[in-house]
Amino acid sequence: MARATLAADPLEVAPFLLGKLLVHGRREARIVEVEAYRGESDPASHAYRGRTARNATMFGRAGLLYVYFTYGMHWCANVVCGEQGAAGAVLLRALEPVAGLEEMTAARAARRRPGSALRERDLCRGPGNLTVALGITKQHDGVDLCDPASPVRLLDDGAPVVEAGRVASGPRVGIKRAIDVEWRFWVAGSRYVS
DNA sequence: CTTTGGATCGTCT
DNA sequence: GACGATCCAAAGG
Repeated sequence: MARATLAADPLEVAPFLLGKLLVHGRREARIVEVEAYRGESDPASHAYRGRTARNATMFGRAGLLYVYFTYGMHWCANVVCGEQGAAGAVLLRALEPVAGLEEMTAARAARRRPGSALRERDLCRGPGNLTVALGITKQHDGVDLCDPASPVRLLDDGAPVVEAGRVASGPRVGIKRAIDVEWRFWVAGSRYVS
């Protein structure tokens, strides 16, 4: 995907990312839910108090993958956006599985109680779940999603979402600061949103 | 369907 | 030393 389209305000990039494809090997999934984090001007952002070892990738160029660890057991994936040094990012919250469903199911099942039911709609539902399904971990922090040689990539197959008027929005979840703004975006009507 | 408690550890105060 | 950009399963309605 073109890097130039990501070098903008996270509030613009977030809805634009809906419908795009995240690819890792044979595993492919379509983005259906995201949240915008505006960096140093956003009290809920990891970058609000400036640059640290953990959030360093957020300060890099647009198109990088920012992966962080939280709650002692979950990895979350973000698309870095904005101008160089702006520390904007878009958190991926839910994806619609497209290809490699067997690999995704195996990866998810390995972390669950044996025999518990796992439906297709839940494979990539939730920020901590989609990274497991796609096999994204700390080692992918800083990977360039726009580089054809990268293991993890962002592709645009032209599926219309914004163009079709299918964008819904609401407050971000799981945060305690800046809960008044509606910076969470999802594909209206999609059963894969969280 | 909703609510609730437990798991688990890197990061920053 | 406290707290997360969370998830799961069990229990109750």
